Amino acid sequence: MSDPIDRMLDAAESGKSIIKNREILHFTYIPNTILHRNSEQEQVTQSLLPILKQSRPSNLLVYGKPGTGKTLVVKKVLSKIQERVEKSNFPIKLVYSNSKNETTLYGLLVSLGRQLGLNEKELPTTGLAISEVFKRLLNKITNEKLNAVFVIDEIDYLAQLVVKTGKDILYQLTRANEQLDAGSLTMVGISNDLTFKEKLDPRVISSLGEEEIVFTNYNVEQIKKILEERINESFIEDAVEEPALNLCAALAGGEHGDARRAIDLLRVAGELAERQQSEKVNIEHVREASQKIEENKEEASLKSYPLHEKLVILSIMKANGSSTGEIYTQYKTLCKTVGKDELTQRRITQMLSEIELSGIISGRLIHQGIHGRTKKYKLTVSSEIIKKSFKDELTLQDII
DNA sequence: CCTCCACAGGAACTGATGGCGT
DNA sequence: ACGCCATCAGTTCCTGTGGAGG
Repeated sequence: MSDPIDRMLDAAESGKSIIKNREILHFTYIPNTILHRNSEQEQVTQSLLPILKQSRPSNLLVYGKPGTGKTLVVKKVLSKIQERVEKSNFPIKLVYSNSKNETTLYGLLVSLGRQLGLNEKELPTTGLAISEVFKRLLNKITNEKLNAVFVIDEIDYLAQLVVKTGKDILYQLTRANEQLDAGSLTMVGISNDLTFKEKLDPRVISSLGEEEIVFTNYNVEQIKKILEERINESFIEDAVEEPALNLCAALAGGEHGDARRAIDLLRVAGELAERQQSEKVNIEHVREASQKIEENKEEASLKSYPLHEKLVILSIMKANGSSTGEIYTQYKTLCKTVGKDELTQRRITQMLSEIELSGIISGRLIHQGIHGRTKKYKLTVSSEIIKKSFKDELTLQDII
């Protein structure tokens, strides 16, 4: 009966919210106790222990699927170590970097350098040879007698970059200690890919894999525990219905045991419930949240594509379930109507496989005998979402 | 049983960009 | 002012291939 706007304003004013602490509902929040990960915490601590004694600790390799708490554990252990060390006034420098955020080898090294305290002048973002950047990093460590710990997340990604450029930075990093007159350098590699080691240079494995820790996947039961604990701290009492909790755990845990997804799901469901003035988070909210997360992801990645990729996606949409050749001709006509130069077929094939990787389209190789070999692509998202995501693009407006 | 289609997808290269050291 | 270095989007050239149709 009351106006919905009024109701929302009232609620906001009264300040009542079923979520009392949002921060806890982000996966990056580090809880006091990391459930089910005690032995892993001990192992990590064990291998990094020598830092405290000012001797060089072992390099460390941490494996585990996404959402198994690898990064959380490593970060927690390191921050504890740092706490201790700060009191003793012994220079230790923690450096965390995610290879996926840095698209290039150069970028990664620069990001490491920045955290070591090198500024723009000492370490420019471009223009230098990689070996030069590397030298400056080592100099910094030597000059200030730092005990640096490089945490490199998604190191498998970095390994790919290294292969591509032919620079064996990983090897140099793991062996950097031999070149250092003062200070030390410890590497902690974190990888999602359990088979990643096989792709590495054996010399790197021998020095990086001095210690190895594998994080197993969570099962649904464990995820439920994790969620319960976070709910206790972040929601007001009894705000999350039991079935909703179960569904969260099941949706995220069923396949990969991904706690990160579970927590995201819970947060979004909570926000939805809150927005709807509901006093409890129920099963519907979770379903809705799951769908919303999915759609947001799709829309965001659609929007982020450059023009030609968008044209390709539209071509697929216009000729759904078609072969590369058909997509390409469609693409060419689209290019003509918007007045852009068309790219080569080779480039389009490449774009198609890149787009396929993101999951927006799916492709299937088909052998048609005398009619050759082709790959048929079709959309995995609805064309509405595509239209919606592309509608602000001026050049595309008339073809949609 | 062989042929030959219609592409897949690797490799090497180009040209532009941007910024370094000397 | 000059050469150098890394990176990116794109091009050129290439070799490879499962099976329908002869």
